[in-house]
Amino acid sequence: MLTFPMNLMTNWSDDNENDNDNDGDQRRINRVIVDEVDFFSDRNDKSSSPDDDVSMKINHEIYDPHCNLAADHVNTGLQLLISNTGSDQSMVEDVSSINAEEKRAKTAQVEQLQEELRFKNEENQKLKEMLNTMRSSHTNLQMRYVSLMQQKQNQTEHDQVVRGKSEEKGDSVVARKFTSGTAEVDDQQVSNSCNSDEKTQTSTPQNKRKLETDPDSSELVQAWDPIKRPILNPPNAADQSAAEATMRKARVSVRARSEAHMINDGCQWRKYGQKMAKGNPCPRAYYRCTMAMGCPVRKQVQRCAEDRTILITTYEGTHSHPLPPAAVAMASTTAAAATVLLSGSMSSADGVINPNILARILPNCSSSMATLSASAPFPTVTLDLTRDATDNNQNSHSQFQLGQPQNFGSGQLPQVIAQALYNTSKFSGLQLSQDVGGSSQLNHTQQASSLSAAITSDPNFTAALAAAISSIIGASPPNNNNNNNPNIINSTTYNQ
DNA sequence: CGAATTTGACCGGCGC
DNA sequence: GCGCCGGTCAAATTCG
Repeated sequence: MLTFPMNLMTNWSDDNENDNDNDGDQRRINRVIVDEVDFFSDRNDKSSSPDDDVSMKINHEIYDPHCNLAADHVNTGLQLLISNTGSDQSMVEDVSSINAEEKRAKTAQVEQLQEELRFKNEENQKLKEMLNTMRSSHTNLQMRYVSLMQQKQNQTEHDQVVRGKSEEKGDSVVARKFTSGTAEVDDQQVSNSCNSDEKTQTSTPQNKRKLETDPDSSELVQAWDPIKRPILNPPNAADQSAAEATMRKARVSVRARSEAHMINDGCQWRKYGQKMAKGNPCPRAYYRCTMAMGCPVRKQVQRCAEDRTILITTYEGTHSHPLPPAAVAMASTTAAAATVLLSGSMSSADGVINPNILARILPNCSSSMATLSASAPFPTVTLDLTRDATDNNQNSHSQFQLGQPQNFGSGQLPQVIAQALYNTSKFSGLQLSQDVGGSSQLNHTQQASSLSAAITSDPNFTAALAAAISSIIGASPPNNNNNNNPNIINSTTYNQ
């Protein structure tokens, strides 16, 4: 049966050729040839004799009207023969006009699809912008929520401590002395590591005074009031203001090797001052955010005295405006740091960081990248991205670590840092009480590698990675020792 | 020419 | 109270 249509086609083709010749005799001959085709012959011998009865019989059976398939094929062939003799030209015109119509229809369809595609692209673009805006808003709201929850908790703890203190006054002196001592240790280390920023001071009175005079602080209070005041204890407005001032003054300090005069963090900055800081031959530059009028965020940039390849960038405040995707991570960082620091510094009446804070936030951290200090003039998180990832015991502060910190390009650095803190904040706020565990070391490595690659290729991608890294931290086994793998985000316990 | 940067002056906090 | 220091302001200067 396989040869049947092929043979038919062959003959149909022959018919066409003969139609063009308009040769009736030839047609007759071809008809004979059709009749002569022996579809069941193994030889496929077209030259078989017309006198071959067996062959004719078989062909008749095939052309039997009851055999629809064969009959249809034959009829088609005949139609073609007839059409070619008569209105050939009109048929061609009809076909061409149909083709033209089809072409027009298809062209119109393509244009319509293209238009639709353009529209979808525009819509997609708008949605992207909306998403960015929403993401930024979401982050800010998240930070506020975390802050509120922690302040509420801290207030409870604070009340308990105050109640306890009123019973034993002598201990408060010891506690103050202890706090001061801790501060001196912090300051010494910070100072020795190039910076004279953090002097031995207690932050609370200064911040309170600062709040009275600092327009930025009042601005911040205004910005946060609608959410905070009604929920939190209104009678304690002074404490609330102090907390907000602390939030305003909480800082994130980043130490990183960079040849650039400033790291690119996605924001726009305007330099408003430069000073020679004591103990450092390198001047300190002061910048303020110019992305929106009245944005309270400031940053200081200074080179390390001991190693001038190290750039120290200190961020302060929370942005009061929507941020571009590239800047969201860093902005979240300062807010997160403020939240963490507020939580730590307000955890006791003396402003000592709660020893368990970072242990709770980063249960599997074990190294030396970040220093958290509430004893400085302003509570500060110092992220040191210049140390070796396996250097675990350099100081006694609470720390967490980002693997392979060295050699980040100036453009990549802030995103990495920001992401770390951003996720830290997410974890601290939203997953604080969650049990951790279940994620494998392999997943850590793979996702960290993905993070590196993505950051390297597209700084804006960090925002999208936030959730992924957050899940990494959140799912890490508590006692996972990742020190041997520099790509792993580690965490440490707090040493007092 | 407007925007950004520089730089000296000024202010407030803190220690002595 | 004085001096030191960090931080900010604002006029002068530079840059694009």
